[in-house]
Amino acid sequence: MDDALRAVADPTRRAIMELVRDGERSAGELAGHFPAMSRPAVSQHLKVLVEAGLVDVRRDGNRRLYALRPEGLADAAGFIERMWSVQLRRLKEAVEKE
Amino acid sequence: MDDALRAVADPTRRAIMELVRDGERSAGELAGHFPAMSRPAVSQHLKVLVEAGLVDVRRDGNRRLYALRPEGLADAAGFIERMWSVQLRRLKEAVEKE
DNA sequence: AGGCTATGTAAGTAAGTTCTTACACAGCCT
DNA sequence: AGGCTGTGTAAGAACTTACTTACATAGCCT
Repeated sequence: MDDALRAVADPTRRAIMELVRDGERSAGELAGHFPAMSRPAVSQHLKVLVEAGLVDVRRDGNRRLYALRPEGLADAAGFIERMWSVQLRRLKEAVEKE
Repeated sequence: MDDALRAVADPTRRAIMELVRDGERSAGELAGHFPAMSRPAVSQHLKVLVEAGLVDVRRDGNRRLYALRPEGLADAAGFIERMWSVQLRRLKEAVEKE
């Protein structure tokens, strides 16, 4: 989970995830969405995402296609849910107090 | 959201959140849970958490009491949910294909 | 084969993070 | 007032991150 949460902390990587969310995208296609950044920079972000288990890669001839791998967020989701549950508990207590 | 996700990327800060999740804890009490780390280090983490909107502080005489503020995770939860929804969509498509 | 396209990797740099120790300050108690 | 307790802040060191440019490699096409 550590890796996933660290990976997701970067806004560029989150943007990449939003892009591959809707289907496979090639590395170049993704880099094209970040004109302010060099192509290798995007490539490095992709590496981080793959190693964190948040995206899958597959080779297609010349290119590499990246796709979202949502299971990678399972532990992160668990943490957030665990924190979030406090909301529900507090709400419940407030209701019972009435 | 940026701040919250960045804050949550650190394992010490997540541990602090788990601790304050069950109710208010004083700074010193929290620091006591991290014998490997200096007290100021914990204090600095608390500052980050407060600024990210993930915990609340309140003064109680000498001490400062910290408590979880789960609303701070709202945007982060939204992001994860948005990614997670891909799972459901894929599952649905798989079922329909049968 | 030779060249073009798509993409990753290496090396180096600038900036950011996370600690540490030393210090400052507020509140309590006698 | 003066000292103790609890806690934040300052300054700096060590490490990590997110880039950049230059280079390497693999597949496609003629």
